[in-house]
Amino acid sequence: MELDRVDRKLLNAVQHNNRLTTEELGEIAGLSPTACQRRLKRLRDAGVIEADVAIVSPGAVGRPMLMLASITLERDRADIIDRFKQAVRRTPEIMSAYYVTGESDFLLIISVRDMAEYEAFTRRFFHEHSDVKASKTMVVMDRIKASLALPIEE
Amino acid sequence: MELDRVDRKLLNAVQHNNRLTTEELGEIAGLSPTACQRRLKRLRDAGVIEADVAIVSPGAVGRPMLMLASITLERDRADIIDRFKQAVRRTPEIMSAYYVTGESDFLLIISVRDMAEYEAFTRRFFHEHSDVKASKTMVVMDRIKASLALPIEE
DNA sequence: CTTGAAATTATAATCCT
DNA sequence: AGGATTATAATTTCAAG
Repeated sequence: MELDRVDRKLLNAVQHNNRLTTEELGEIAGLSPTACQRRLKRLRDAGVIEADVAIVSPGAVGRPMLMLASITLERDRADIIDRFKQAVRRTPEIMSAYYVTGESDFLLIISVRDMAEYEAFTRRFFHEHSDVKASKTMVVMDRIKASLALPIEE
Repeated sequence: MELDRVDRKLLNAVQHNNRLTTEELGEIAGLSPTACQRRLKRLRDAGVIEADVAIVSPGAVGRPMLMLASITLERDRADIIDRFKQAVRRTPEIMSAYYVTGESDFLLIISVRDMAEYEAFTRRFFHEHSDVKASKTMVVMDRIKASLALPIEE
């Protein structure tokens, strides 16, 4: 799908706040509210906007800690990797996960209540996945940035 | 703020889709649309819901590549660390950034068009920050999960 | 192919229980 | 507290540039 300058303006706006009124969006884009709405609908239908979500405060729901875990599997075998990916998808504590090049194979971003819960998590998760050769945990001391907003040039 | 079972149900719903109608939310929560609306407003005002955002497809806006960079600074000095954090916040290509314990000090998640852009980015960014002692790049081959949804037990 | 106006539908505010 | 009613705003539909 082709995106023009107005589309990019709208995307930049809604990826920071998707509850802007159509009137506010009209101001931003220099267009009528209706036209903005039509464009956003098109962007949603075309999958340019993949989802619209609320960001919940980790602290407010009792999960103030974030851990990063880099994982190396025993062997670079497609079936082992796929099985691990499936397990990751099914595990709610894992918020984000990337399959990467380099020393380790995966990087997981894991939400936990406290250290005890993390220990229990790793024990369970790594026990269930005997293909994990090595893992390295980093405790997140500060989330400097935790958005999924892309830099869209207008 | 105290959260009851209904609040947690609503949070679980909207953190995957915040465009559900109040009627749909009513179904989910077993409550009237009005009551759901009131609760969500309270959750937003109290900061339990930090933001409402649209997730944009990286490929659709010409940024299909994702890189992870782990960064080690020269010295563990507060002012150096803070300066680096500020720079991270100002850099739009950096989508997420964590200050972590362990071998390296930071993990950056960086959105780029292609390898050439990443090379240009690192050259510029690391040149401007002479405090960077070492960096290690991982190319993301697959984003298995890329949400910010927390596991909220109901 | 994009805009603006009218009709439908959803949301926000007020009041009542 | 939750639920129903009215007022306001957002979507969809449709006609026109």
